[in-house]
Amino acid sequence: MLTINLIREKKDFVIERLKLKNFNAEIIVEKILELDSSRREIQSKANQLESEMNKISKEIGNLMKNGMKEEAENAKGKTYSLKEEIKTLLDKLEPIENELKSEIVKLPNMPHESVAPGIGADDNVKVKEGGIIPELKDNALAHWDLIKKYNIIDFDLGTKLTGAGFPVYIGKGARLERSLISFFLDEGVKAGYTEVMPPIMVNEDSGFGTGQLPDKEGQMYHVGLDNYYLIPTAEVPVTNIYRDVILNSDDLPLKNIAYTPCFRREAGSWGAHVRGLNRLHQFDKVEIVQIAHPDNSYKSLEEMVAHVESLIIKLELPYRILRLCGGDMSFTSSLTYDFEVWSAAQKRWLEVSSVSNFESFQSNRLKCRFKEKGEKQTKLVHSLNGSALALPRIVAAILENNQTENGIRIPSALIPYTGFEIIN
RNA sequence: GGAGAGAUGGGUGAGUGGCUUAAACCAGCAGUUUGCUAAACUGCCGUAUGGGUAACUGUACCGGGGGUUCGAAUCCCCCUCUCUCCGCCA
Repeated sequence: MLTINLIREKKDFVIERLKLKNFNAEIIVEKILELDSSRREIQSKANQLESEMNKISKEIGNLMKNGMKEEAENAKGKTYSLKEEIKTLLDKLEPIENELKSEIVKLPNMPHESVAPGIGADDNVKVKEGGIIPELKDNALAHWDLIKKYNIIDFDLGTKLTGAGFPVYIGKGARLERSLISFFLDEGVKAGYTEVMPPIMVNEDSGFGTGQLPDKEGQMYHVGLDNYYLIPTAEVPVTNIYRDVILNSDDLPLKNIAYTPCFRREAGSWGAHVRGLNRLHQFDKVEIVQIAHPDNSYKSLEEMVAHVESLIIKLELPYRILRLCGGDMSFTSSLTYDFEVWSAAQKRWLEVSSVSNFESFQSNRLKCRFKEKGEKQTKLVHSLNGSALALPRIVAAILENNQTENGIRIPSALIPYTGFEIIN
């Protein structure tokens, strides 16, 4: 959510920046400014009347105390019309405030100045490419065949237990999954992140705090009886730790890492390109979150990108890093780097991480602020997050890229965790 | 799930309709004085929002939402959460 002050003070700048996201903000911005000025006008009037009302009430109290009943009754008489006027104004104010809020949340975040123009994925800027793309034999199998061959992940069994997109990991498959989670968490802790293990269901306030609610309600599983939502990413509970909080500038940046299962309904996004592990309703992910000082948030972003890159290098996967163009960026992001790994048997890049700086867009919604040492004024923090990493596509790439005649080779960094060197 | 008791600022905690501009203490910040792992004293010490270049000032907020009243932290209704006891339970 952009701040109303910014829209008020730099209207043209906001409209100009949002064009980069192919978003025409002009009409909404005009409406916001109109609502904002009538809101302020009404509030100003109402506050004046309330002030008068408070004065009279206090007088009545004093008159009653001195036994001046008649004068008190007279004063009471004056309040009735005032009260009526105040009520009329406040009744007008409420819908204006609600509409103002619902208009502001329609505006996406402004892209950072380094963001390139573009419409979609084809316009993303390749920042870096690394690793070695393996040469597989002609009879190489895709991961959905490999998991059957070695009996390590069972989709049909998951369908029996729950439904499509809820796989069951078995034997070395389960161990590989657990190993990756531990590896990612350990690496994050080494890099200075504090591990947290949050609830995987959240309430409505948290859903609103990170922007899943009210708009993306259909993307989350809802536990109706208690009105909780299964989290689509650890970003939701972890970032909401800092909802309604005022931090000290000395404490920044705060760095958290969390493993959680993630639940996504993925309504309407199924198709041939999402076979196997490419898209699931439940999957495992380790997420990193930083709460940063506005002056340093892009330093934090670079640091997070370097961290994610180091994980992929340790897993010996061929990868590329993309800086998303305006048209491919999410609604909430100011700057996003996507990480993709090469899936040799599918012969395509798979997105395994998305690292973003949201600047103050999330923190404005969350009301996460900080104070500079010795200063009274509160300012919004910058929030950032990224996957480090999402497991299913990493598993898919390891299985496909590392297949040999003797079985699937485990990257050496993982062997201390798996306890085996090959899946056969 | 049943019964009872609660929810007040960063913390402890007073406040049962107007004397509250939310006391007092602790913590924190600034200063003065003494002089040295510190104490005493004085002042400051919430958030949001409106007006104002600013100093300053209006309004709202005592778990959340409604209501009664000229006036609500205080009375009434609904909700949430916490504690105690009982029940159930990994």
